[in-house]
Amino acid sequence: MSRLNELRMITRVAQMYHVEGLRQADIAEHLRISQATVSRMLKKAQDEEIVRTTVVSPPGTYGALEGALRQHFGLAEVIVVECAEDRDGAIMARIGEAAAHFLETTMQPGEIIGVSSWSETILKMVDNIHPMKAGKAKYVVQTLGGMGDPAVQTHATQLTTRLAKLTGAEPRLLTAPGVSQSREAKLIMLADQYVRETVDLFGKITVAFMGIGSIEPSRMLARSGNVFSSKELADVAEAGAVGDMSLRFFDIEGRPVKTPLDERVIGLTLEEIARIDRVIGLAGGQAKTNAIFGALKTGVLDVLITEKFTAQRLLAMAGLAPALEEFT
Amino acid sequence: MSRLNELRMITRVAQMYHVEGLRQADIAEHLRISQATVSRMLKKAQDEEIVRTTVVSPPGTYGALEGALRQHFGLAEVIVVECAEDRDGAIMARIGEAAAHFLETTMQPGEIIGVSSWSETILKMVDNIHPMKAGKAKYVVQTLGGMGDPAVQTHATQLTTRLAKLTGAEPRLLTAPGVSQSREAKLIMLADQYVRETVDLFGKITVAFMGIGSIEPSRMLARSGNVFSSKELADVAEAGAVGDMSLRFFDIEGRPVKTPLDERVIGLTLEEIARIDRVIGLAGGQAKTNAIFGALKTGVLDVLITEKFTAQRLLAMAGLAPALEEFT
DNA sequence: TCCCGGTATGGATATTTATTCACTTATGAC
DNA sequence: GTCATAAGTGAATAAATATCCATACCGGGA
Repeated sequence: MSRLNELRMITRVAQMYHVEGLRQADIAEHLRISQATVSRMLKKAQDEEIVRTTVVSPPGTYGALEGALRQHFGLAEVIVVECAEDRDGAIMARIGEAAAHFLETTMQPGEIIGVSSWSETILKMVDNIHPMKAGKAKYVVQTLGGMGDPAVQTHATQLTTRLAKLTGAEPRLLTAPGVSQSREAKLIMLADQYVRETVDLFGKITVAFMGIGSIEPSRMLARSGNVFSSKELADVAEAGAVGDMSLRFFDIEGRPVKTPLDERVIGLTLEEIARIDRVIGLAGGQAKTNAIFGALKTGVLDVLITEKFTAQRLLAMAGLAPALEEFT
Repeated sequence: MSRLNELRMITRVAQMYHVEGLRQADIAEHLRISQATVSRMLKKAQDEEIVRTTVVSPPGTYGALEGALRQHFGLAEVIVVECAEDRDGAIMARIGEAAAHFLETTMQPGEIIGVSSWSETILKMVDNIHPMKAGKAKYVVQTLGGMGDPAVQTHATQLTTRLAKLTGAEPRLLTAPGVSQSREAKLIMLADQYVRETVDLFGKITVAFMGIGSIEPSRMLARSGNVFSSKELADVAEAGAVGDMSLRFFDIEGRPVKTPLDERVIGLTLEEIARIDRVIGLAGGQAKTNAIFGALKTGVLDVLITEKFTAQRLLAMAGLAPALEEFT
């Protein structure tokens, strides 16, 4: 059979199948060949690029950005959400919504959810979760102590409790400060039975939502309720840290930045985070771009949820700027 | 779930399925949803035109032309072949090859093949058929008597016999002139037992290959071995005929043109042709364009095999010229 | 508040598609 | 030539996909 005739035949089969929507058996009958041959021709049509399938992102979705981020940072999933303006308030709201949806649609029954309690983005997520009737989670584990300020403590507790209620899980609180006064103080805290029980669950967490923080002294200080001194923060920044997850610092290349603070923090370590099956990072915004970049480089994240402006900046930082033209 | 989030999800699923080539079950696992939902999302992706599938005709094939002809003339199949130049010799060779391939790939065992024996295009077809080992045809039936000239008679006989041999069938010859001297002469011919047997098979033919002839006195006359007088041909042309199949004439609108000749012709009538399951018309070339157009309009053809120049002319005649731009 | 119709879901299953297998035919080396 | 190898085929069957069904949930009206 001449090559041209074969191609003609394949094209016709592809036409019937993809455009006219006929079934392979019908095509086979029409052309008086076997269904097996039709199947093979269709495969060949793919190989020869006689049929071309393109997936277009609908307006307001960012398939190309997501794909590039997944690829470059080796993530299992990336969600890039639409965001009208590059402003923190709007950004957190959008990311929170997306994260809530993600949690709702991907949560398995019996899951043990870890949550670092004081990220505002995570707060927005919890705000957007609908109460679940079935398919309940098992525990919601607070993975970082509350901050010094009792009001913030309460806040953390409430967040965890609320998430637990929404997911039908039992809350496991960390009734301790996120940062203890000293190594010794931390050990004392850990001796507490309830704290102990929660910490023991760290290794069992199946999915963790991680806020990503940037090292920006003023904001950080505010966030910490003045637990850290300016001096301490300056030291951390000095050591190259660009951001933190659960108060564990890393530099722009994702390398952990060890500091004396580490042994005072009561919460997940980066190693523990890395061992969790699914770790979802939530963050966006101009100021956090470097922190997110570093967080991605640590390799502990499996999923990133962010918005389009940050996504574009991250790709630009990764040296994929030329490709940006596609991502308008 | 927000509409945007749903679209995002669908886009991602389509991406995984069509671009990354994952199976639905894997996608379902990855996204923690059921395979059923993935299937539904993919369907939705089609509906929402998030995935677009296009079938492109490889160079040298004419899917668009074929489609337009099928559509406009209500044909089951159309084959348009590449042809370097709009010249009769090359055209017949190309069409013959394609027809041979068509016969080989679509013939069913036990088929009864009808063949109007004196078209040069059909001759070319027979030249290009490979001997078939299995899946033999039952009979090859000569559907039009030979011409007056005994040499042509022999030619017709050989063509039929050869085709029968190649397809593993038994030849059924029409040992009579295509055009008898008179109505009475025809009746006498039909009284012959062998002729009778062949004619009786006309109604059993399952697939017929039809040459399409144009009414162009000089050519026609030559073809007929001077069986027709110039006068007779002029009369036929006068009556509006533009072409013939098996010496049955029709006008440009496909209406049969009745002439006194009809009752002298020993061969299939248009009505008999129309009753055949698959009728394949073979023809191409500038001079035959009107004839082919008329033949298509008769509605007796199921398949047309022609070449690109004629295909374009036919569409132009049909008033589909504007669309021609697509068919470069 | 409760009930209803409409929509979405996953498990089970029917349908459709891809692959395997046994066999045939074409091709090229010798 | 003839042998081995490669390529292609359809029937049978395995695998993948679409659909059915029973159920759950949402929003709106009594």
